Amino acid sequence: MSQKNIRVRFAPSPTGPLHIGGVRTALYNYLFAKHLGGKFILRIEDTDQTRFVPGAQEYIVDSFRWCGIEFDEGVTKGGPFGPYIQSERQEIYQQYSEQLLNSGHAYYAFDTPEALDDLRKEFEAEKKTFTYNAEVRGKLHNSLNMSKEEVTSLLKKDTPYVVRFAMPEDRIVVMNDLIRGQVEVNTNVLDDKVLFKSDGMPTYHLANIVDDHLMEISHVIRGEEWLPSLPLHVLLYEAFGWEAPEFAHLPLLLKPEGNGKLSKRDGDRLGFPVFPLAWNDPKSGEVSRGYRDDGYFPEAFINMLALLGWNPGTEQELFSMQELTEAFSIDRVGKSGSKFDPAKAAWFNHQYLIQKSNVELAGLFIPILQQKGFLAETEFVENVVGLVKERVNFVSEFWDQSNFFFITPETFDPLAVKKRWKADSYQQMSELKTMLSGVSDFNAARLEEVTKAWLEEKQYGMGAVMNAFRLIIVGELKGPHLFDIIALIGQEETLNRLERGLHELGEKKD
RNA sequence: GGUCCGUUCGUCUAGUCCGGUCAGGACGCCAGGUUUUCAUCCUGGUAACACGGGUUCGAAUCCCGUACGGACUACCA
Repeated sequence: MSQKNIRVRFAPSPTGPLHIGGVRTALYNYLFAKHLGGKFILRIEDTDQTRFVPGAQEYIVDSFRWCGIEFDEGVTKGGPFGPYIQSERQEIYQQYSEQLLNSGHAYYAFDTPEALDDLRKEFEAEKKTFTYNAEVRGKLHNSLNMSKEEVTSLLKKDTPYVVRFAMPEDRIVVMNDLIRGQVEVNTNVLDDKVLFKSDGMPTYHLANIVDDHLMEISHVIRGEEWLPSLPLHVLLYEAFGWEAPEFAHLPLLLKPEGNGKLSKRDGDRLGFPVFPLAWNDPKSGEVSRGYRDDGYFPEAFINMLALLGWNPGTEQELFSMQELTEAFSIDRVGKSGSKFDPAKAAWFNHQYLIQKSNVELAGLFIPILQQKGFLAETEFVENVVGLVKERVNFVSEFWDQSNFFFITPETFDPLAVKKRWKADSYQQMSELKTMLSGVSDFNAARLEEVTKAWLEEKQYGMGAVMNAFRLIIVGELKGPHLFDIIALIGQEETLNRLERGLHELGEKKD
């Protein structure tokens, strides 16, 4: 069985930072291609010059690099089908626009934007919707209603014009979507879309079809917002006499509360990022947070995104990129939109964090410590993260869980004091201090052994002693195994903290 | 308004094509256990087929309708 080459593309507009919905679309394209041994192309669709944002393209490229989504061809890689930036392909679109004009599938329209606006308002006043279609095109200012001479004369005078698609009448367009199945639309509800703008640039529709054809794209996997334009696109392929690629329209990512498309606002309000990387808007100066900057691991981010709308049909939830490419299949993509859940995203990060080596985690934690003014030894930090990594979701939470390894507690949690600093605590801690000062081999196992023996001998309650001890060492009733803590901070610091605790907490009478 | 798409626990979802298990898993939440504390971990629990008809011995699954939600409806993508 001969199969055509699998080639897919992700084609963002450089109008700002990439939304996580866009990252997911790119991810599914990537996984689809890699699963089938195909190629993945990055194309930049910058045909709207008014919306161009400096830095957006670089942002997009950086985001994918961080995520581990790699392109085979495209704007940074080059390739045999370039250029991959649409603004550099202007003459190509011009040429194909003319082809459509010549074949009668398109026509020149000289209506000014103002004239069309007025018409829209008029229609609206009568509670109707203005559509530039077969019904009205005969009465408007376009080449369909003029002689050849009139048209050439207008063109010669540089009259602004657009090229519109002549939408056929009374046709049922039957389309197939890999996710939704067969979809039918009557062309009478469609309009004569602009294909080529008066500024000399094509619209998305023309550029997209031309490029997908020329770049030999086999599958178009894009967001659901494009489903309404699918009939136009199918008709365009037909008008050119080209074989259309296969289409798959992905469901949207929804906001966590209520309904609607996930937006930056939701992220700000609910406290999670909607962009992969932090973004500094060059115009407004506004800064948006990003997953990378919020401490997500790229593996966790990708894993979380992959499972939002797709599932393997098994109970596996943790996937490396490699495992994802092996398991991915477009027909296991769901039809309905997914609400993004920040809590589950954090859980994914936790899963990846606990899998990481102490060496790697220490490498991430040390800069944070340095920022706080602590210059701890690498080995010490490695031991610390090893003890606390089970209890955090993010590297940024390490400090809260481990500050007592680096600083002697200044204060003692009043509630804990009330609960655990009893009448005989002072006496017991004094004796413990004496006992510990005599221990020569200060390691966790040995300390546990001698302390338990001492407890036994003195007939002191384990709970009472250990809690008071923890209160003195940590400042509150939290943290890892206490003997691990004191072994790490060392004998001198342990005795020092006992001394200090005894002094601060004093004897309690009750 | 019109067109198209969608609808299973609070959330992500399995199951739907090829009707027939107490509708399964995960996150969250709750309870219990383990632990010197907290967390981890273990055990258990909570909780859903949008609604109404129809077809059928039997419907989450097939058909029709309704409701609700979403996308689109620019010389933006």
